[in-house]
Amino acid sequence: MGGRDMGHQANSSQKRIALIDGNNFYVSCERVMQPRLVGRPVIVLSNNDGCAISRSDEAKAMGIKMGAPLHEFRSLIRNGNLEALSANFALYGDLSERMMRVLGQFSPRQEIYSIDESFLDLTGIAGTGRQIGTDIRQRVARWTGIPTCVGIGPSKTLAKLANHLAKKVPRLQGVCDLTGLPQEKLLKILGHIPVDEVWGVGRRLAPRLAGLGISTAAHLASANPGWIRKCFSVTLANTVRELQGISCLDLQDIAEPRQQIIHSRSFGAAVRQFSDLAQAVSMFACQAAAKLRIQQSTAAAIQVSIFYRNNPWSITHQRHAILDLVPATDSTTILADTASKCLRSIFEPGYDYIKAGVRLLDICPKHPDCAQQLELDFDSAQTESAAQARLADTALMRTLDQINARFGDGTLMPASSSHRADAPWLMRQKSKSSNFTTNWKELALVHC
DNA sequence: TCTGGGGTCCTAGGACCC
DNA sequence: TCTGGGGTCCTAGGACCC
Repeated sequence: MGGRDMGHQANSSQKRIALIDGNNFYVSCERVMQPRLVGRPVIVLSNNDGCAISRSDEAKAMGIKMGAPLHEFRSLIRNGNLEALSANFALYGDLSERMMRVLGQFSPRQEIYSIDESFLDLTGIAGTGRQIGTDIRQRVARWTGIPTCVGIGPSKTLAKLANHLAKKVPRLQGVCDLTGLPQEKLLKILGHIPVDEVWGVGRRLAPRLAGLGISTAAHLASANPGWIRKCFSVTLANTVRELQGISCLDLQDIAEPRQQIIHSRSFGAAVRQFSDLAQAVSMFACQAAAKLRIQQSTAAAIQVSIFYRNNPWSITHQRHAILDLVPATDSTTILADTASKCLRSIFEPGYDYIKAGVRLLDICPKHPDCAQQLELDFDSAQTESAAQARLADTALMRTLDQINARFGDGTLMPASSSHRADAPWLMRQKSKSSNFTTNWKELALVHC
């Protein structure tokens, strides 16, 4: 009986969760630094300038779809009717951090969900949802220049839906609060939302649900969670409860370290030479290692994948290899070396390689007392020198990270990943904006 | 011709154990 | 020839998210 708990929840002990996200986030970041883009149709392209991954409202109005490939709108760009920018993730990451810091001022409990989204627990915080939401939007806009929408609900899933409405319904002025509504009123609102707009219902589930007569968020909210559990999964059963106002998904306000770290890229052009592939893989290993050190972890295994085609028209195939790292490590040099060993074991000449990736696995925190597997080694002198080598390596990596943080990624790297500026595997980025906020050389100058 | 990259969680099935 | 039941761990694959 889905309705059993619903009346019970609709009281003042209800949670109040907000979801705030940046509107067209990447485009908005570009506009903060380049005001001439405001009011114009603008898109931001994926790596390699492949397809659209962020669109301004004006670009959406022109019918440009999310993920649409560049060649579909080349002529629009040529004629000056559309501005297309290469992705500048250093800029987006930096503006994201600023936005998240501002949001954190509104609640002691914050979950940073993605680069442009944050949940806040507003339970027990003074003010109506509308008042707080309006304050949030104004402060973020004033302090970072990023436009946002705010959705509020008794569960994360309803906060997500509220955020969706805040964007879609102009009358709401960017803030939608679904807490404290009578059941009939809430169901009436959910009745206008297609089921695939619900968080957790994707392309595959939506048609299956529709086949069972569940085509709106209201239908799903009225379903029996036990039955959904049987026919689908616990995840979707939780979604049903969340839609009923029963909070099942906790706010994860303490960031868990990543369980795996991936760095992979499609190449700007196909490569055939082992040396090119080796440079790319070494470089990707360095970048993955840097991410690993940021979260102060070590990896106990590394996987290298390479993607190739038999001929330009064939489908993509892949090969991969995994090697264990004993002891677990966060060292760029060891990770890059091991990645090269993986690559050597799977490389075969004669193919067009179009992409490669490095994945760090079996990640655990880098504590001196962390139960890491040590090498079996009965020669204590050797063990000691290995320990000293590790200490020296840690110091070296700290220096490397500091230099790269100050002078830009890639300033310092192992010789194995050094390459020419026109290496074929480097990604294509024809129209990237400057690193206005993260590189001294490209700092934005504001004329007052 | 041209279509990204980086994550998480769940489930089913096989290996293995007692 | 007979041939249980229950548990854990691991992995691959599916589905979802931004």
